[in-house]
Amino acid sequence: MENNQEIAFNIFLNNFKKNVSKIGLKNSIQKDYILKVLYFSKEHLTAEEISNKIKDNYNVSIGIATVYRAMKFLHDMKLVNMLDVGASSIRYELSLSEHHDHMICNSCGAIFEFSDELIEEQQIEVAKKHNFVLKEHIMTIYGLCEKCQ
Amino acid sequence: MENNQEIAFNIFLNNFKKNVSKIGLKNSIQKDYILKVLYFSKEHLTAEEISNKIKDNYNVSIGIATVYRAMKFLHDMKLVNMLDVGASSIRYELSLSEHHDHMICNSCGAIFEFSDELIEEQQIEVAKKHNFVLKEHIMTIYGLCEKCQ
DNA sequence: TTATATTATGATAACGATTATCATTAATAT
DNA sequence: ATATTAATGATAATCGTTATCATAATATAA
Repeated sequence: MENNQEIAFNIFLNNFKKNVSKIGLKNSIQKDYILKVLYFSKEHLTAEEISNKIKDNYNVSIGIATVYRAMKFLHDMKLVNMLDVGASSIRYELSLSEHHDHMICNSCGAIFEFSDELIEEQQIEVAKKHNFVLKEHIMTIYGLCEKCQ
Repeated sequence: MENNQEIAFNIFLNNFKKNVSKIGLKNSIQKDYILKVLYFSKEHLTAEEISNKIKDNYNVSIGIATVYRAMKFLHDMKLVNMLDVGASSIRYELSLSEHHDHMICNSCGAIFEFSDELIEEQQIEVAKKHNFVLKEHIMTIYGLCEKCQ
């Protein structure tokens, strides 16, 4: 009894595995679980949180080193964004949706996503003006969210 | 035989020391050297680099913990910006000038500053739209500088 | 100036996130 | 099935940063 999200995930996962094979690497159930947790999580997770969620939800233990390795691999494949939230550890998110930036609440740590066309365009202008070849950018707004004000 | 920059620095330093006293804390020659190095450096320095520069330029040894403590203190006083350049360690800069953002070259690591009125304004709009009280923001563009293309 | 109180410093241990190592296991190709 | 090679897991190592604590320096009051 699969719902739409699960069907969509399976298509995504199969496609990913095909790509892994295509470049001559091996698939693993560990990466499957990691992707599954990332796919169905609305939050931005740390490596530790990913590992814990897999344990809690599927009762499968995955070494923390494997999580870090997978995240690096997925980042290289442009499938995850690494988000430095200023706190100690880095948070990861699947980058399936189009580019967006973040607002982080200094009080409760909540992370909000936004995207603004004007800012995107203006960044391209700035890079152009300085003869800089733009690869990517990070824009993070810090402040107080509605609840914490 | 002081030049203009040195005079300006001394005014700045005296003002800083007055403020330190005003809040009931004690000044130290260590902080003086740290501010001096930051003031006269055009680059964004790591804690280690600050310590090394003080040793090289003034033949004074300052414990690395003292540098970290001073940087935290100066950051709290809004006198330095902490710049996370994605590499291992954090870089610091005096925030005497008005706000600016950064472009970092993925190849040589060079850091360029820019400021763009439109982006600044648009950020305020974004925060407003999401009922977010804006405290500060970080915007970093990654790519290739002119030399490295 | 001297004594007193309190903060700042320096050496170094501790910490925490991440990475490296390496023996073992699992996945693919033949 | 077997051989080959990559992936995993346990854990040691790394590295930037912070905590600890005894000592030194600074500010204050007598």
